[in-house]
Amino acid sequence: MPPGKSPATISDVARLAGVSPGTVSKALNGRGALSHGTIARIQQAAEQLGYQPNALARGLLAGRTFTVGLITTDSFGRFSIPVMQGAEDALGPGRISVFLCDSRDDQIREQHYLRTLLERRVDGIIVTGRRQDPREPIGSDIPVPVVYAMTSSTDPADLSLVPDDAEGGADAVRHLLSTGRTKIGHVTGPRSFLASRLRTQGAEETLAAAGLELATGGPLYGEWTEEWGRQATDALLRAAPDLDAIFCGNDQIARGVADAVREAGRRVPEDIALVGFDNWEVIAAACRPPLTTVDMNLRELGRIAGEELLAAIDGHPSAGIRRLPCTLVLRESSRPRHAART
Amino acid sequence: MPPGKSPATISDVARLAGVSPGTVSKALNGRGALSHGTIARIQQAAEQLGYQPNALARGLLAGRTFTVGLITTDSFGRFSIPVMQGAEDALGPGRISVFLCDSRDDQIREQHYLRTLLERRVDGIIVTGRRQDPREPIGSDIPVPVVYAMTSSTDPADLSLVPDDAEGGADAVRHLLSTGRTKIGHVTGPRSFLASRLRTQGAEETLAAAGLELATGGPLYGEWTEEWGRQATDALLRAAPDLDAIFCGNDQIARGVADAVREAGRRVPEDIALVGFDNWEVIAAACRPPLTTVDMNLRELGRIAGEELLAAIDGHPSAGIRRLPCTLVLRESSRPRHAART
DNA sequence: GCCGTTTAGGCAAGGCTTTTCCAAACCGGA
DNA sequence: TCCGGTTTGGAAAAGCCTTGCCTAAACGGC
Repeated sequence: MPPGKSPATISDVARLAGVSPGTVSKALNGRGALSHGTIARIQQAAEQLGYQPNALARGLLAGRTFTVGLITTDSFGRFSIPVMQGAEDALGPGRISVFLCDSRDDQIREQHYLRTLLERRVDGIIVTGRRQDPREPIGSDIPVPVVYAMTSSTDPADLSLVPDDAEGGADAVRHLLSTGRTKIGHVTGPRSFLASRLRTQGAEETLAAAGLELATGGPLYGEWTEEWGRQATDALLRAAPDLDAIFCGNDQIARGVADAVREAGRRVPEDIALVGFDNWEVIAAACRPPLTTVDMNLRELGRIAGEELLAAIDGHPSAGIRRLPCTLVLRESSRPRHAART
Repeated sequence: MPPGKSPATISDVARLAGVSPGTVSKALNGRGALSHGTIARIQQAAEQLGYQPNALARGLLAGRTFTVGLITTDSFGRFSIPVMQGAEDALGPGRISVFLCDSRDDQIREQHYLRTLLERRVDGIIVTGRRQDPREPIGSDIPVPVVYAMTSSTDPADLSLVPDDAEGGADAVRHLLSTGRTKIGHVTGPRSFLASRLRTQGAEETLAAAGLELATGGPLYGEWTEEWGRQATDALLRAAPDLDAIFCGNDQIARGVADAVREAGRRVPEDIALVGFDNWEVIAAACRPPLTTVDMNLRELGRIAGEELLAAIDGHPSAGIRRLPCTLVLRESSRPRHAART
């Protein structure tokens, strides 16, 4: 079909096959009772014309569009992309397409997209972001289900899915303890992030349960950057020369720490073990040595968001904040002392 | 409007305002001649019911949906995201929404998405990818315009937009020459990538024009990784001890090179200047020192793709492969010798 | 050969909006 | 009072698909 010509309609197919439009619909959708020959004739006609049913007309009639909207404040960054892919994993098999909107953290854009999505009669909406700190709901009285993923709504009647950062922090520290480390420092991002505070909390509680505390008595809050990781390392090594492990709030910090530790003449992991957070492949794998880190399983989180949205669309909504488990990914940077190199 | 209730229709508004549906349509769209009072009454009724016109019905009638599809093979990675944002920049003001499809480099998925998009009667399609090597067109006889961005179609009748990698490579080398470097090495990714070959070609031609050639007589092809950058540096320093600059095929390689150069006891940029490619912020800015690199202006590329698509939708299609200029981003790693530190 | 039953396929409504064409009402002027 | 010209709003069709209902034909059995 050359551009310019409008696509074939069901009537075109009907005419070519010598039947009525209704019959074509039945043949192509397997409804009603039609003779074998007629079905074949119709299928062939449809094929010949390259007929594809108009989803607009279909949606108009069915009252649903098999489309969901995904609004992200993260500009499709490192966090929202896996969430999106997970959502697609859940929705794709049900033949549901995802409409993507990048609000770029702008209220106006967000409201504009919300309106656009509702005008297009999406069956549901997923809202995702870069941080899990609670945010205002995108709107009130929205006529379709909404699920928040990797961000959370201040309205407890909404369903929000977030990683269990506290448990992730606890996992990291438990792992370090299990490799025999006890003098553990903690360098992380801004205190203003709920995620930093939760990770720190999980780490401190785990240490406390073992009768220990953070090497410097508390976390070093700073930026999510390598630069901060390097700076913090200098401070940490000065304050606690007998340090034997550092738990970092994200992988970038950890990488900075790794470089600074090495350049200070200490070995990772022999002298100081390192654990990061995020499992950002490009950072964690390129780190020297490769970084043990906590994976937030964002794709799985997105998948569950998709499934929950489907359930809500089918009339089984959930509510509240659900914290999904993180997974520790073991690499070289926290290898137990004296363990054989693989 | 509580979930479950279906959204208000134009008839609901008409009933509430005591007029006919057609009149409501005119009032809300500013068509026809209506009395001031009627318009106000209708607007108030629409407001009260939270009425939003059904885009499906609208599209059905208009033959246009004000929607375009974007198919990416890149899983929304580093390359396709800026392209997407640029496309949105161009399309958003025209009230056009973008349907996003991630084919994950899988033929089956791609065809599935293509069908879905055409069923939904998008007005046009943008195809984007991770590398510019030519690929088969996504389909033949597609009834809507298609633009390829950051990838190219083997069909010369299609419009493909790609960065001008050769010119980017030339820019990098010209810059190094302008800072007085003459013994320039080149470490890059796999030879199988058209992008590597073009960047190399641009670099070599520029050197040749100055009566020079690459330090080792040719490029070192390898992987797009830091690890390869480090390895290649060792080889390069051994083969050409008097090296005074290295042009790298991407930022990851450059970062590996930077680390290896420093650890070999040479200074960047004093002894050896470095230029990367891609301007991948998280790598280039975290590099020590921060990396001078070639930016492919992908967002601009996406914007132009959006504009070209609009033009094609309006009946003014273009064709052929268009190479868009890259921009050199100056940072510390190629500071001229003896220049004052800023 | 006739009647009841099954089968195959047509008809038309419904879903929502826009737009064209018309009709009614109203005004002023003759 | 009647007529032409405006103004204002209504009626209906179009755009495409699905589905319930209905009819006509075919078929089987007696």
